[in-house]
Amino acid sequence: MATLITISEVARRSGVAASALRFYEDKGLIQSERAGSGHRRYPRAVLRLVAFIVFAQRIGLSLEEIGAELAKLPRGRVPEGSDWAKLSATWSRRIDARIAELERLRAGLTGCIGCGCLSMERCKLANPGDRAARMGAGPRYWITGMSRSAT
Amino acid sequence: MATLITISEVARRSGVAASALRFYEDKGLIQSERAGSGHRRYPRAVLRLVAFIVFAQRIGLSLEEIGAELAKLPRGRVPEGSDWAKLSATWSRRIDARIAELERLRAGLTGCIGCGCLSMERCKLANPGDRAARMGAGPRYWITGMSRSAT
DNA sequence: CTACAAGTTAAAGTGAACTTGAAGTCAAGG
DNA sequence: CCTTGACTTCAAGTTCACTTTAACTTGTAG
Repeated sequence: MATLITISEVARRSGVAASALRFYEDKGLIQSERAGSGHRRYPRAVLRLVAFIVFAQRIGLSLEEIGAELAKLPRGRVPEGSDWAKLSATWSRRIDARIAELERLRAGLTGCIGCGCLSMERCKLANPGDRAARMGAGPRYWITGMSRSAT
Repeated sequence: MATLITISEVARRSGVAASALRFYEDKGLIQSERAGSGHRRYPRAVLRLVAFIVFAQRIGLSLEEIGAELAKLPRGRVPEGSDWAKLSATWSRRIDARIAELERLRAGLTGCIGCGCLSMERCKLANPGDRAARMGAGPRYWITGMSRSAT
């Protein structure tokens, strides 16, 4: 098996569409070398990189944020375990915060809505102050006001 | 205080922009009567309705799904506690599922990524089979394949 | 009467994350 | 030589949840 793999191979093994991989490359999230034909050739390590991107998306990071994280990886060297570990250090808090919110919402589900008291004045569950801070046009950044997010 | 309130009043009290309220009305999520001038007049109960919409969005439902939920409310009658309770019955499971996933991701953060083993083959954490089921164009429906979602 | 605020509609724009389509290149097989 | 398949680029399209803009009408205050 070759050290360099094609885009369709990466797509097949990662489950991410080739068009998405090109898109990520445009965004600077991944890089490729080129074969003589101009076709992309990826080093094996790109699979881990793509896995990381998918993982980070599930947690709720936007591609822009992911790009910022990836920029912290060592240049020129294939990243190793400790490099990845550094990147993910702050994420735990983020996950915790989201879990806490969901638990708050679930409590409100049986309490606030269940009893029928749901109203703007009395129930702040769904309205944790972030609606005040709008950010111009576009979608509401999933209301967290911080970044995109996942179910 | 009047029984019918203006759109700006609803916007002020709910924290939802007037343009968003009109948008919700276009989508059939809320309704309004009209003053002689053609201006919208909302019954007070709309505030609870809007609170419900915001709440449901935080949980991760799309407006379309929310519309489907609201369609289950009794027609012609102002919904009461038990009506709301019925709507929110299935949501708890959804919240639980999302919390479970986040906990799985957090575990992977210290385990899979932390140790550097992260790869497509060995680590299925970020790739729970839903990437297989694409749904044509547009954004990836936040990968759950089910619906939009929140951080 | 004139101003002005507050509302109306319809259409177009926004941002994220991609996908799709058009048009072209390149290597291998028959 | 011709076709096929895999790839390329670039531009435009798609979805969602809105916002913004433009042009217009109405009600109230001075």
